[in-house]
Amino acid sequence: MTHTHPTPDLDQLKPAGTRRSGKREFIVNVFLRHEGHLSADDLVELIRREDSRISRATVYRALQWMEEAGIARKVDFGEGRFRFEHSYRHPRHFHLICKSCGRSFEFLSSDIEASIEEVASARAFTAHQSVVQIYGACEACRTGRTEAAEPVPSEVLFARDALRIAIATERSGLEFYSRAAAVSRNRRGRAVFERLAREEREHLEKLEARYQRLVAQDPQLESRPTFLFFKGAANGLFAAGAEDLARGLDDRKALMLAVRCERTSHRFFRRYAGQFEDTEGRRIFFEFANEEREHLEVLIRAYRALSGRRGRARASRRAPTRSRAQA
Amino acid sequence: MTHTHPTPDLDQLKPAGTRRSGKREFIVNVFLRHEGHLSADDLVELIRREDSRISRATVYRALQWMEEAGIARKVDFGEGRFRFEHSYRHPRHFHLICKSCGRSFEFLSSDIEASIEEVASARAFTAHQSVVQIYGACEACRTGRTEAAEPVPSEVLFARDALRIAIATERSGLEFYSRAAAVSRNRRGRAVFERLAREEREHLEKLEARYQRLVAQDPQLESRPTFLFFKGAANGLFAAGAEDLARGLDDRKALMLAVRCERTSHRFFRRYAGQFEDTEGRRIFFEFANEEREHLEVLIRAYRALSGRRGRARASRRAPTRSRAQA
DNA sequence: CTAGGTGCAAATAATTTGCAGAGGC
DNA sequence: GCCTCTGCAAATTATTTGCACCTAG
Repeated sequence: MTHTHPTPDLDQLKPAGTRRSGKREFIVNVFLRHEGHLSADDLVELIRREDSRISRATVYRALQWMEEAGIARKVDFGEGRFRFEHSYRHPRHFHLICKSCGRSFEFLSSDIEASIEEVASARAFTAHQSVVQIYGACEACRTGRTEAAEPVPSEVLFARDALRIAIATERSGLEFYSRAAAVSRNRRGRAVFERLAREEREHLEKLEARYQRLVAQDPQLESRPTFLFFKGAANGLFAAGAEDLARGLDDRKALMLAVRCERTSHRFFRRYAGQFEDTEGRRIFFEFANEEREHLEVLIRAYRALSGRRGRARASRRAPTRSRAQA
Repeated sequence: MTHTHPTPDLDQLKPAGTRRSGKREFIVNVFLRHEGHLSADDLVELIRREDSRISRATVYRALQWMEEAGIARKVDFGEGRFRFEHSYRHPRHFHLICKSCGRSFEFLSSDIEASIEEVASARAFTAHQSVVQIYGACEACRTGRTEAAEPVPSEVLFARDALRIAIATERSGLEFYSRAAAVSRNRRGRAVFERLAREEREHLEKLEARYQRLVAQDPQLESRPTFLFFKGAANGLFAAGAEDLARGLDDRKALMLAVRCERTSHRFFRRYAGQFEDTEGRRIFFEFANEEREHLEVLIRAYRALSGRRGRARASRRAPTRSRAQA
C-alpha cells in the first residue's frame, strides 16, 4: 500500500443512492491514507488527531459503506473486534499475525488456494471466501530488534512475484518444447512442439521486458521477501519433464505432461490476471491465460491424433481432468 | 467425535489447584457428550435442558478451565462470539463453514500445513498456530435436501486416511526400490535398494493389516469423504520416479529422488503420529517415522559413496535441503 | 423539499468481574 | 478453616439503533 493508494478515483465507485458529504469523504480519505489494518477505533483516533470531531457511529457507518463500495474489507484477527483493510484493487490475501507486536503481514499463495479448492470440491462445498491466518511471532519480536518497519508495497511485490513465476513457467515451457521438438520422431509432433516453443519464446520476451521495467522503479525490489507463493508448472512438471525428455520420452507421454503443465499455468494466469493494479499487467496476464488455453487445445488435439493413429483403445480416456484425490 | 468421546479419564488432566465440584463436573460432561462446535450459550441451554440451573458466568468459567486443561479449544468463526470444540485427543484441524446453515465441517491437510510452513519460514516467522477457514455453502444447503446429518467420527476418518496415505506411500516406495534394484548396474546400489524394498514390504503388511481391522469396524467407512488431504510422496515423486526408472535412471539420480520421497514421508509420519487416538496407531506411525529416517540415512550414505567413487566434485553438494523457494 | 448523512444517547450482545455465600478437602 | 467454586448483578467492550436534526442535490 503506502504509495499504492493515492486516493484513487473512488467518486465513481459509490453504491447507488449516495450523497457526497464532507464528513464521509474525510473519513474515507483518512482510511485510504493509512495503510495497515485499522480497527474502527484506530480510525476514530486518527480522525480526531487530524482535526474534526466525528461521532463513532458515523465512522462505523462510513466503514460499512466502504465495505459495500468495495473500498474496505472487514478482517477478523480473533481479537474480539474487527479490523479493516483496503480492498480497492488490493487482491484478497492471507495473513501472518504476530501475537506479540500485533502487526500483521500479508501473503498470497496459489498453492494454498489450490489445496482449498481441492478440499471444497471433495466435500461438494461451494467456497465463497477463505481465511488463512498464521499466528506466531515475527522476526523483529523474536530477535528483539525494533528495526524500522519497512514499508510493504504489496501490489508491487505481487507484480514482481507474478512476473517471476510467469517467466519461470514460460522458460521451462520453452525448454521443454524445444527439447521435445528436437527429440520427436514424427513430423506432426515436431511441428506442434516447434510452434509452442516459438510462442513461449515470445511470451518470455514480453514478460522479461515488463519485469525489467518494474525492477527499474525500485532497486531494492528484487531483494524483498516472497509475497506470492506458487510451486506451479515451473518448479514441478515442466522442469522434471525437461530432464526426462533428454533421455527419451515418447511424444504421447510428452504431450500428456505438457497438458498438465499448461493447465496449471493457465489457471495461474487466469487466477491472478484480474489482480494487477495496472492495466498493462492485467492485459498481459489475460492474454497469456488465453494463449495457454489455446496451447492446451493444440496439445489435446495432437494427443488425440497421436493416440488415434496408434490405435490405442484408451484414446477416449477423458481429456486429463482435475487433480485426483489420493489412493 | 460422537462415539469418540466416551467421557475419557479427564480426572487426571485437571490443571493444578483445582477442586472437584459437582457443577463443573456436570458442565464438562455435557460439553463432552455433545459433539460439534458449541457457543457458551449453546452449552448453557443444553445444561438447562438436562437439569440443573447454572449461571452463565459459571459456564464461562468452566469453559476457560477446560481450555487450560486441554479439553476444549476456542474457535472463532467470525460470528462475533466464540465457539468451543473438543481438543482432548482431537487433532488440530481446519474448517469448512456453511454460511447458510451455520454448520461446520472439519478437515486436515498436510498440503496446506506444508505450504504454511514454507511461507512462515520465508518470512522468518515462527508459527504457533494456524487458522484455515473456508466459508461458503454446503451441499445440503445448495441442493435443498435436508438429509439427516451423518455423524462425523473424525478420529476414525483420520486414521483411515492416514493409513491409506501411508499404504500408498509404502506401496510406491516398494515399487520404486524393487525396480531400482532390478535396474541398478552396481552391486552396492542393488544391495541398498533390495534392503529398502524388503523393509517397505514389511511396513506395507503391517499397515494393510491395520487398515483391514479398522475398516472391519464400520462397513461404510471406506465410502466416506476424504478427511486428511495429502499429495505426498505417493502421488508425486515416487510414482513419477518409478516410471522413469523403467526407462533407465542412473543410481545417483534414483537415490536423490528416493531421498526426497523418504524425507516427505518421514515428515508425514512424524507430523501425524501423535494424533492417533489409540496407542497402536501411534506406535506404528512413530515406528515408521523412525524407519523412514533410517532409510534417509542409508540413502544419503549410499549417495555419498556413489558420488565419491565417481570422483564428482559435486559430491559435497549439501545433502538435499528443504524445498527451495521458486525461481 | 427530501433522501440521506450525522450526533448523541440508549440498546445489544458476548463476555468478564466484584463480591458474598456455599462447598470440597 | 481455607481456598476454590457459584450466583448474581454490575461492568466492559465493540458495535448497532432510534431519533431528532442537518445538508447536499
